[in-house]
Amino acid sequence: MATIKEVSRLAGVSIATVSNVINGSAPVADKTKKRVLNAVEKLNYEPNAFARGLITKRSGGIGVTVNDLTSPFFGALLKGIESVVEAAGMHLMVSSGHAGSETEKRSVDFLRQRRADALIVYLEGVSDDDLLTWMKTGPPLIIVGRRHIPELEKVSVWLNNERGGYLATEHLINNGHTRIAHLAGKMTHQDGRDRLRGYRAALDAAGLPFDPELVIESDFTEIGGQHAAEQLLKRDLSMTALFAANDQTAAGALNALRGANVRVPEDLSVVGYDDILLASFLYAPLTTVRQPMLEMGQSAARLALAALDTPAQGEVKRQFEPELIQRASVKRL
Amino acid sequence: MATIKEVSRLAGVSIATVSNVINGSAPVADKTKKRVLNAVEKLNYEPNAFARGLITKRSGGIGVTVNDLTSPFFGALLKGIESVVEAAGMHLMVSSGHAGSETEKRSVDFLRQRRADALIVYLEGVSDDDLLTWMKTGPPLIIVGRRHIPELEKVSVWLNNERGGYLATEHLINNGHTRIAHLAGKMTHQDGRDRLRGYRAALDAAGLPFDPELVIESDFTEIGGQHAAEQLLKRDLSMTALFAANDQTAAGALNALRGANVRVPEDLSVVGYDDILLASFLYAPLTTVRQPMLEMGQSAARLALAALDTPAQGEVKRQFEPELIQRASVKRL
DNA sequence: TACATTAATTGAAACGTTTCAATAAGGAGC
DNA sequence: GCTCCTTATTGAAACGTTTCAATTAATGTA
Repeated sequence: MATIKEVSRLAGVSIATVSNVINGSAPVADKTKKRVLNAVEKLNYEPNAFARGLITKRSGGIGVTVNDLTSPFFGALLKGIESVVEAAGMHLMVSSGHAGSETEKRSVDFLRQRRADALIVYLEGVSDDDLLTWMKTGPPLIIVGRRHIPELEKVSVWLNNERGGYLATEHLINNGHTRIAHLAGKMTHQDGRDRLRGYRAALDAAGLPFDPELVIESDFTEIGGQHAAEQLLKRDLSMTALFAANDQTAAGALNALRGANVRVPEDLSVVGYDDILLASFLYAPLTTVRQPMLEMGQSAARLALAALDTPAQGEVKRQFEPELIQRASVKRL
Repeated sequence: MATIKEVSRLAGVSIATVSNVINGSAPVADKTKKRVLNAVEKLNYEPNAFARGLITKRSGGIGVTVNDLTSPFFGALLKGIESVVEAAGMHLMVSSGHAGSETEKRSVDFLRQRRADALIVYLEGVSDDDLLTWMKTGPPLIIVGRRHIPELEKVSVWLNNERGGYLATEHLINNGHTRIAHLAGKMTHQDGRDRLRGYRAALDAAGLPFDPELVIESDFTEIGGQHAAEQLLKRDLSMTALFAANDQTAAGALNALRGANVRVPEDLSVVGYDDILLASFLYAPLTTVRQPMLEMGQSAARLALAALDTPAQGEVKRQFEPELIQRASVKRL
């Protein structure tokens, strides 16, 4: 592969001049510029990213950690990030498949070693203190999906999950339901806790009592949702509606309900959360709460680029609001 | 951040010795080694990836292109790749969201510029000739999802899609169906063509006639599947079964069938393809053909590492076989 | 003890850029 | 034609490693 030296020789100029035309770092006379560009073209020259990075201390890579590449949730997030990162001429360095504080830490270390210019992280196990110390040294850190403490607010992108839980529950209440069950997410997850909080807030606001019997902790998976729903049915609670912490949980619940001959929405109304691709193709088409993951990813990426003084067009938002998507799984009483 | 020079000073040895203990590139006396390691620890030293790359010409990154990060299909592939790449101490450089020969080419160029040590690509628009010229210069290329010409076979990982189409159709035939429709994938996609071929082969093998009226080209999406199924129903073909080119198409078809009051599987049996996560939670739980995407990703990654002489444990397979997953969407006639 | 052999250590070059102070080339004004 | 500015160009240092030939130290043999 051609080097800058060969280009400079072919163009009959110094190395410095070639560098200047390539980076626009100093004015170069038009005809010199043209000669250089020709040489670049002819030799198919590409600057060596290593040599460049050695000086500039930039890798051109944005590091991203996600929990699970196979989930459509993270897929959309990544897609959003990737679109703006690539438009800025940079690329993604991905580290995934981690849960638990130790592996999460390792994966962040890994990305830092690899000299990612900035980090966009979705982390569940890591403490706020760890985040704060990371902030102090090393590349800029953008945190998505959580916002525990004010110090980190400027570098966080998160969804108002409490509001989402509120919206879902409120929608059921508005449709005349008063006995509303909740298949909660993992309580170790901030998301799950927030959605539960929203559920309770909506009940409160409507003057409805909170019945702990109506809430079962689940784990955000289809199987988990199925089990939880089966358990709930055994309790025989005369509920008329069900709010599931995410669509996968709802899908599992629908399965359980079908098995028990409970019709949706005739016998029981169901609301999910996430609006994953298949939500509208479930039986019944699922009323759910949409999270703008793609937009959140874009915003996170813009925040990261801004921290690098790299121009990125587009709006930057930090707090995102969920939206209720009405389909056919809720019946008016 | 500490440099190798500072470490060498603190340990009282030469730079070369520090390098040797870190890379094990030359024998170092035990007590010297210990002194160096202590210094490394104390200074929190991490070798500079740029300086290192400048010499070794290795970035430690494996480039991956995929079409769509949000699809569970690619998610599983990526996950498989990532698991073995990270175990080898390397990382992923991802470029996504591309379709069409030009953007696909750009994304490969991009990854090459970024000095990925090897490339794992899923490409649809790019010609075999382009692949061959890429093979000639630049980093090793591993191709997943296609195998058009023998020259590329050693560096390809693909699924026997014709066999998958055969399995699906054969299963329906074995259950007594003779009028079997096919919602085909995009005919511009090799996958779609192969599955159609398998469908025809199974009909042939059973001595059943091929009726072009029973085949509609669709586009692998839910909406597309819905439209296609609606169209098919209008034709009134007295079919008793339907093979969809992927699960998303099947999901859309299920929707259309429900709308038309066609019960599954009582009135019509349906088989999908992919075994995506939600397949078992559709109504009815979908009988489908599973593709071992995770394993394929792992195999592709091992192939890539092998091309770099990096030891990677685990089996390497190039051709993968699909597997029929029976659920509840097929009825025996 | 002297010498040969092996093991450990090191100095310096090389990798391909960017950067910046220094030099050279053009123009303007007199 | 000379001086002074401004604009272009360039030489050389620096970035932090790895590598390899050369040197030094340690060990074994006669």
